[in-house]
Amino acid sequence: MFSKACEYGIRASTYIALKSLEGTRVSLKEIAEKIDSPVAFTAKVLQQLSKNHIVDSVKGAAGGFQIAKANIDQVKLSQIVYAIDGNKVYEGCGLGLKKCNSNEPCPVHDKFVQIRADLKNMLESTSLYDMTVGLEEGLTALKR
Amino acid sequence: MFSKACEYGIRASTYIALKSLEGTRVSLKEIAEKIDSPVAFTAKVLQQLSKNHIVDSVKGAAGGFQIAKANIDQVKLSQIVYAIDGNKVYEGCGLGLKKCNSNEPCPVHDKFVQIRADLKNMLESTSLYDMTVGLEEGLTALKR
DNA sequence: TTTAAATAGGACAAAATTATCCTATTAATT
DNA sequence: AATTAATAGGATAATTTTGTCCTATTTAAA
Ligand code: FES
Ligand code: FES
Repeated sequence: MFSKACEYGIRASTYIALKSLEGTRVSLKEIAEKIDSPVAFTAKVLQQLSKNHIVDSVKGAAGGFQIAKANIDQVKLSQIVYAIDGNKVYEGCGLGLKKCNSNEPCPVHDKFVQIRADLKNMLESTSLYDMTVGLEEGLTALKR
Repeated sequence: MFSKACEYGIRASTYIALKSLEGTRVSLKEIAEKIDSPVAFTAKVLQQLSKNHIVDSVKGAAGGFQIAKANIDQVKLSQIVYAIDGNKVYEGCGLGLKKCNSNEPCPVHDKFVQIRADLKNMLESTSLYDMTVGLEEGLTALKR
């Protein structure tokens, strides 16, 4: 569904959001531990997210990653997916034709478009705040 | 969503079904042309599908691929996807946790499970016969 | 019986994705 | 000012996926 990079990106952003709500900045090392991802690879993903202004990075000692509290419920999963995987999730054809196109649809087009729309809708309506709900209480998890 | 191999597999099977309905067997070369896929790679995919008894292969001159007419509306897309991509589509976690598990769900679990169920349902309820409807009339296409 | 046309399958190559390592830069603390 | 802890980013490596090539095998037809 999503690339590994994107999966790490969502999990990392969610963890950063969780800690930002508590008012603390987190280091790459801590993030990678808490979401069980390869440190250096996660760094690349976070660079990407930082460039896209989805997370803020602070260099130097006592630096790390954070998200402004006011933004946590504004940032949607769709933005993260788009920043990392691009629009293929939204515009790609389920059978791999050059581009999904209802003028010359593939045989699964009608059904596929619906599922994709549901997915898109889910991503666009889920904020990082939504993602954090339940994490503290252990109702949901970012690694396992 | 699906691997390239799987996309080729679905398109190839659909074309084979179309021709089998007309009572003719088709060669790998023709299939690759009609679905616009790399010949040798498509051969591997068809070997896989043949081993899984999703298509029948006939060796030798005048050989090729076919599907028994009685099976065309029995073979579902879900079988093709499973034969090539395995069960990751059905059992994988949207955020890449080891395994999707409602006992210790990731933050998108509930929403993701629904979408995945819709996809699964679509794949299980779409037969190769369904796929062929509209192809002859040019209402749908396997390449573009 | 030979030839030709087809799939099967092993070996290999290319490309994309995932992952690691090292150095540069930045900034707080000592 | 020096040290230390952090991200940035370039180079490279490993792995997976995708794609190619060649030979073996099979079968119909000449
Ligand atoms: S053309 Fe294939 S999904 Fe739209
Ligand atoms: S645990 Fe992530 S989708 Fe089920």
